[in-house]
Amino acid sequence: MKTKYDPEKCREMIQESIDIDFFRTICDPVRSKLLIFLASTGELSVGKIAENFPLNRSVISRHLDYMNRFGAVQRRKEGREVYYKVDKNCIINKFDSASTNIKALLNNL
Amino acid sequence: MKTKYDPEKCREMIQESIDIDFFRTICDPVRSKLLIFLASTGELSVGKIAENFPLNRSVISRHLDYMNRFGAVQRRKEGREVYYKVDKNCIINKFDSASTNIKALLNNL
DNA sequence: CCAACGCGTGCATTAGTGCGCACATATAAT
DNA sequence: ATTATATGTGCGCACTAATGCACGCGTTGG
Repeated sequence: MKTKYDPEKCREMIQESIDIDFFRTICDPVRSKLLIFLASTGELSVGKIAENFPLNRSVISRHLDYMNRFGAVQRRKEGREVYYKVDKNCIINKFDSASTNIKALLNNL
Repeated sequence: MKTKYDPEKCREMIQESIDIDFFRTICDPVRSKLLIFLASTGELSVGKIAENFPLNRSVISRHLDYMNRFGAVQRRKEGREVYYKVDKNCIINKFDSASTNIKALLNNL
């Protein structure tokens, strides 16, 4: 069947449909829990968040920074504390657009 | 803020909302390309699929098996060959339900 | 001005994952 | 029956990612 296949082209097609980096971030076991927790508590400082997880504070800090880079949470610095909160709209939008785009992609091939 | 936090409860809440294992499977760089490729070609044998990727056939076989376990592709054995095809409905449904569930989850906390 | 606190980062260790090779199994062809 | 083809699997290697500790930086409080 000698298909002309271009790996890069496929990669682009996917990237246009779904934000893979975002979903990879969200679907991590620790980060997903972190996200649900934060969503239920509202804005909270790094230290307070870390108190609720059996992980070193630095690890939590890294995960939060990671999620912030991909838009899942928002960061706000106040004095010597750093507050994070879930960006609900961002998350909902990512899922929404991914859902519609993947549908279009799969049906137009 | 002494939040009563149960990691297991969070995990359940997420699992009910989105099929994390499915999304983790899909969002892998190789597997996502594999998926788009398969979607564009239609049903194909493992060997034919592997011809189009710069990876060992056994690696492709593993990725396909992995995606099959989580419902992204369907497997059909015919003689000594094994054919795979994308399960479009499954994928679309996963994204759809994830989208609606995450919306409900984030707004009801 | 100095001590205490909150946070992020470099570093080493550990755990997890992807990869290819070699081999095993199953089916087909001769 | 023997050989060839198609696929799956065990295993070791390499690479990536996660984790915790120690430390540095900035801010607050005394």
